[in-house]
Amino acid sequence: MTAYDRRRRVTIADVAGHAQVSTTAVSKVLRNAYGVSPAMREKVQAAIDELGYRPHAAARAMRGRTFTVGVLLPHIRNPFFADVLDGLMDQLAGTGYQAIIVQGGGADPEAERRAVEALTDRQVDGMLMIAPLASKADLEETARTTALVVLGRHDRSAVYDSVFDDDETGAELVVGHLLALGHRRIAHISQKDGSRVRPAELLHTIRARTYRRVMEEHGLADEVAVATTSYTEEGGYLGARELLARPSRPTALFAGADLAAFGALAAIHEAGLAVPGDISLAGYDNTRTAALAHISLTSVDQDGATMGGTAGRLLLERIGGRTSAVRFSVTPTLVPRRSTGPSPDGETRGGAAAG
Amino acid sequence: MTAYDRRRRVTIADVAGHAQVSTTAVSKVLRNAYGVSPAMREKVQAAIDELGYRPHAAARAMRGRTFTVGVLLPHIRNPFFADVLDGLMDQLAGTGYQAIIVQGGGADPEAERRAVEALTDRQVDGMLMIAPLASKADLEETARTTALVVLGRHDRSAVYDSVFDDDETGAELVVGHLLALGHRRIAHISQKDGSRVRPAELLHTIRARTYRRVMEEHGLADEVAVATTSYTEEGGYLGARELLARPSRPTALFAGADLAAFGALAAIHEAGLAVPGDISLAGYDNTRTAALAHISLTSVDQDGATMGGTAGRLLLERIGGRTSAVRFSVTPTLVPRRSTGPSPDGETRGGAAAG
DNA sequence: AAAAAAACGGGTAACGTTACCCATGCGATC
DNA sequence: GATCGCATGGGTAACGTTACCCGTTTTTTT
Repeated sequence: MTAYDRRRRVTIADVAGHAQVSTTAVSKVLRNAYGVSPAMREKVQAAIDELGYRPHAAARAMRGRTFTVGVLLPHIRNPFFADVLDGLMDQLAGTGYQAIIVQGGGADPEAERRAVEALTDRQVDGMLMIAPLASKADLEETARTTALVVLGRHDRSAVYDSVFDDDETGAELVVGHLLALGHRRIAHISQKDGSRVRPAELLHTIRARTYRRVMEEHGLADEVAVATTSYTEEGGYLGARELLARPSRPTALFAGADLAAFGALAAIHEAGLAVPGDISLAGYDNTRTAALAHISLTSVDQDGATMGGTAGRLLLERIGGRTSAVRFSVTPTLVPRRSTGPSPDGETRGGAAAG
Repeated sequence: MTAYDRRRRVTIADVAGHAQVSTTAVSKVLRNAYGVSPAMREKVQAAIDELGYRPHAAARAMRGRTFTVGVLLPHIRNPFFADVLDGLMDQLAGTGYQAIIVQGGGADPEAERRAVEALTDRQVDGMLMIAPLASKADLEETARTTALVVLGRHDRSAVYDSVFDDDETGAELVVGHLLALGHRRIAHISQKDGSRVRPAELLHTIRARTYRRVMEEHGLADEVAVATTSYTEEGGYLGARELLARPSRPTALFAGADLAAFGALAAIHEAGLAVPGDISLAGYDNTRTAALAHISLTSVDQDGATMGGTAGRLLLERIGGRTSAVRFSVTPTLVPRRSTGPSPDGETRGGAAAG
């Protein structure tokens, strides 16, 4: 059917023929297996180099290892994931493992399931799932057949590792910062996920829950306002529009992710409001864009590179045979910038603002 | 060695047993092959559903198709690639093809080669390579064994398809816009790639070459100033620092990519200069960040989603058997925003500015 | 009514690799 | 000097799927 020439590939048999040895011997050399003399190793290696042989990953998958780790990403647009991936790649460099990435379709659990299946079907040796929406039971099912590390969830599982930042602390830092600036009407932009099961370990759930708790602890239960859209630019834009249209307009917005904060920025600007004069804005992830002087967005840093690197290390350990479960948590820090400032309400409590 | 249970997988033989037919029959149903009755199809499909069978991609790879397309991305950080990928995913949805992404290590051709090999080793049915650095000969070698579409290069090859925007027009639009605003000392930030061969079809080469040409056409050969760093935030920052430090400071900066423009923005701010008062800044790609009110970066839109979608369509066609080569080009448009304004030099020609 | 053609179902040999075995030869041990 | 053990190399059966056959039945054509 295809016009492509798949036969040209050099196989282990070609190498064996060229080196005048058995295919078994070549396989042993490739795997550093026991029972090959230095002379044999050298001879085979020479043939491999000469013929430019590369192992056929699919054929390997039929028997043993693929030397591949799969990464599930909700969407590549979020730059925080780029930090994570940088950390992972660094960790994988020189190990012989290759990372392949699949995109899980944002907030759609069905698309995510398909993406995970694709990874399973390709027999990856291990998986790193970033902020997955699947239920814990689903994850454990996956972990039964594949080494699994989950990043961005606080799960406590016996069969897979978790890497996350302390989202509770992160959210406390933001809300506390805004409260200290005199804000009372603080609103939050969160993410809606299509999962029917709503795992309390999802990071956006924790950020929203913590926001609510801190507000209540400060007697501001009545001021709680959450727009549940998504951690994207569009989501932030829509969420901010919704919140700004409220009769009692918030003086501060805590977006659960920088990306959403950027969208909110557009909505705020469109409404003719000034940041932080009329409204303070804070995000989460401390992306590079947040650091730009013209944006100068207050955010929470969670060191994605370290998280990604750790996840990679844990994954390799797990592929190597570790069966005990590890939970690794990083403590986030607040990075205050110019997008947050004193509340325009000053000490004045309550009072409805313009619509 | 591994503690993971790979045997649990449902195979075609299980389905055949359950449906009381041969494995051949099941395979035929799966492939929609000729010679299966409606009754047979129904019976087999029922068994497939009941057992939750999924084809084993690696086993398929040994014989025929993997229903996988590989995407080579220089780096996932660049949001323009997210647009491209969105277009590709839309095109692939419902076709049964899965996209797997590998990251090619930015400007390092060696890392890129490894990433492409990883895709080849995994027997993808087709590849989309985004802005690859490899030589045309290398690409054609790859195209010999795999359906190939290259995005972001102007290559004229007989064995693979090219999708690109007219970078010459794009660069002309930017430089023309800046010239019309009275700028004379216009500098450019380009990308250095590690390739020894320097294919004239690389997009950053074209943008830089066109910048130079237009400058010369306007008698500004002496004002040509190019910093060759990279299309990243760091690259833009370093490039802008270098250019701003010149004895005759430019009044306008044309960054070859938005990402680099953001870095340049930081450098400009650090130097205590105002945009566009002291210096105008333009990018390329029209990313969402560029559209943010606080950034408002003049840029060039090249509709990444359309490019990605087209690339996907061409790839599917090619996998389907097309052997003729297609070149698809989109015409970019200028999106003027507030980051560009009249030259502070006014009509005054020449004259060195402060250091 | 006979012959030809089409439709349908199944057997089987690959695809490239690895893991388990076994065979050989050699030095060390008693 | 016979036996043992170990180092070394190779034979071979999978792994799950598909493509090429071939045999049988059913339909169409003459």
